[in-house]
Amino acid sequence: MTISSRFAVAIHVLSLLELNKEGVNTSEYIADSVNTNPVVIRRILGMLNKAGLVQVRPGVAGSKLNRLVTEITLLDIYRAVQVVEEDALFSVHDKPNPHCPVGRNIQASIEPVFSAAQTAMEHTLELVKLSDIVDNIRTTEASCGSS
Amino acid sequence: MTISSRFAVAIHVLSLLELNKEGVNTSEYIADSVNTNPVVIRRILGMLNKAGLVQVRPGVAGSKLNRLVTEITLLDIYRAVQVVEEDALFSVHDKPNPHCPVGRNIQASIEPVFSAAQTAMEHTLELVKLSDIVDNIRTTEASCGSS
DNA sequence: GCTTGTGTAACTATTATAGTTACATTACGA
DNA sequence: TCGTAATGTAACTATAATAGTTACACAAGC
Repeated sequence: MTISSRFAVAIHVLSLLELNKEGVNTSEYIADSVNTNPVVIRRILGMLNKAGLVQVRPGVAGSKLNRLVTEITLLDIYRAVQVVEEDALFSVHDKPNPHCPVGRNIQASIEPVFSAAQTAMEHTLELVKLSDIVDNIRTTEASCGSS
Repeated sequence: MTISSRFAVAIHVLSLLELNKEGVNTSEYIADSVNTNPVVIRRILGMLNKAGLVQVRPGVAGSKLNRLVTEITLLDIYRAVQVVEEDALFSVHDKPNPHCPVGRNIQASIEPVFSAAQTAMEHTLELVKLSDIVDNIRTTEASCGSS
């Protein structure tokens, strides 16, 4: 089981918006970079828009970042595209047998651990800013170009 | 998107094996506690068996833990039931456009972050032992019983 | 050898994702 | 103001994973 690629695509899209901020980034143009269908991009841009990370408007070509790249963390993006619900990375079987000591206590015993594991993962994402990704792409490109 | 409940069920099963170590834990008995089908339990027991966490044998009724409860971490269980492949909690869209600076660098830029986030989550699981879960169930039961 | 339980294949239903077509709606420029 | 171009979104498809279920082969032990 893997997490939706919406997250990776969203990071891709936002990086592109920053690196091509002079250009007009239509969903078709972005889709070409991601190598997918423009509608997929529009769906993700819609989610990023609702989260306040980008500016997009019906009828107006192109999207733009709505915050500084240094002010967007990967956790912001992760939450925006609803990759995982609150406390729902792990799923627990419901309706264990209440007549069994294990059955009636397992959920409460497991839940704090699952929650802590998910939080640890999300905290790692919170430490990375979109600017880190963008800078990495910029420097890789620069060193490739000079070789 | 949530992680397979196989993980939670596996923890349930192993806890039950410990708490009912005097009894004969057939797949049917366990299934009754989990409230599912015995075949689901056998599938999971098969995975735990391959990982060396339990003893089960064809034809012989019941399974037993193959290690001390203090010697089994939740990470061991998580790996045993193949909840998530190595470095594959997050998925990255393949085939981004190599003619685009973002497209040809995004995967390499994202991968270390995703890997770190997954590792942070798994590390949290590694810190919790099966005995912690079992003890929690035991004490909850005891305090419930006395009230 | 009969009974019981495990191992596993095969099938179903359910759910999520990703891709695609189609079309309504909006903005803007000629 | 009309036409073009882009976004928003519904609807449909294909694919994949999960969980549940039936069925049956195989192993062990009385």
